[in-house]
Amino acid sequence: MHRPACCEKEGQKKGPWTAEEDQKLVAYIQQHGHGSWRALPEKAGLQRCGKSCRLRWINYLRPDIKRGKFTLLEERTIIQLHALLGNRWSVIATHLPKRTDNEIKNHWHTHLKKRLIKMGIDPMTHKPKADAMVSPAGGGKNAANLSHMAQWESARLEAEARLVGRRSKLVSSPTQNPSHLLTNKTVAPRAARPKCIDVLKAWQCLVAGMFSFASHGTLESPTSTLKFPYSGANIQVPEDSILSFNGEKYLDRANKMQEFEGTSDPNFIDMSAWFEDPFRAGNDIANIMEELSEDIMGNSGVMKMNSSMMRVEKSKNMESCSGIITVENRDYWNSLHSLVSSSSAVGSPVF
DNA sequence: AAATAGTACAACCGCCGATAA
DNA sequence: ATTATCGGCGGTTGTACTATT
Repeated sequence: MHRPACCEKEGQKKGPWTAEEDQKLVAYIQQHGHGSWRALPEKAGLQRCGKSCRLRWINYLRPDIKRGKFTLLEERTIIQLHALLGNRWSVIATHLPKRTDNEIKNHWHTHLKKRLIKMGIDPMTHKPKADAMVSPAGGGKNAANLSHMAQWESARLEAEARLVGRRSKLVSSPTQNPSHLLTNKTVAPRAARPKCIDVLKAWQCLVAGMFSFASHGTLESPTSTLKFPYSGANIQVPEDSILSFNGEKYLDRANKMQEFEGTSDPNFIDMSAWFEDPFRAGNDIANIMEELSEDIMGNSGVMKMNSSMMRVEKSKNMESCSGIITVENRDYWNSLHSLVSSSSAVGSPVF
């Protein structure tokens, strides 16, 4: 069905915004919140469509926007996230505070993409151009592991972004709190921390931890322990390890499960039933992560990891789930990092 | 100094998913 | 269950600005 564009109405202005229009828009939102974007232009006395107003506010007028040059760290983050998420700019933006998706997208197209191309890296696959021609089978196990990790991390980031979005929706309703967007001094009432953010933080922490083990080369000790920042639970991380996620597609679970089938430890329960639940069968990884996180952290579960897999210890009141996540020997971030470092060492100083 | 090419980024457009009617 | 509407997203364009020839 054809729906006319919202700006097709007669008399509506297009093109660059004037200072006067900006002022009208800001003044209106400061006083009333944006409410319905569709209805805003008329109420605010603007000859613009709602969509245009929204865009102007989101990408330019909002007070909590950082403008100006991207830092080295921001650029690296964008490249890394793009490698995992592709052109999901809004998801990427949730990991770069105060930057808009539009700004990130523009920066990618005008700077970062070109730099990667100069470095001989395919900006879409994030692989060296020569390698990009090789099939995954030809790339061997490392490529497969890399892909596992990318999917895992991508799912995690997506789940986290979803939560951030959900949380901001809760607090951004103009009827509830119209002023939250307007000044950094006015702080919106803090929404209750979603449980699964905790476990996602933990994962983030875990990945970061592995990254630092590798870069410091301190691999002598068989395990290292990372603290969960909020729950107080510990994760034991085996040396030179990396996570990949559960599910037939991502690991050979059948084999791994045998290692535990012999144990009669009542503190651990088999995860397979959890995943085989038909309700979850059609879920993507991000959804499963969210659910799993809720279940685990909601019950103060403790995660433990041995050399090949991670288990979620059943706590007193935890009835329905535990976790099982395999560990592989490749770090996606490291690969990406060394990829970028090595090519910048050979070529022109890119970063 | 003028013309041209390249860059930066604001803004628009069309599509899609969620949701209300 | 269907349709209409809205908000949000990603792709793309238009234009102002800057560098180069």
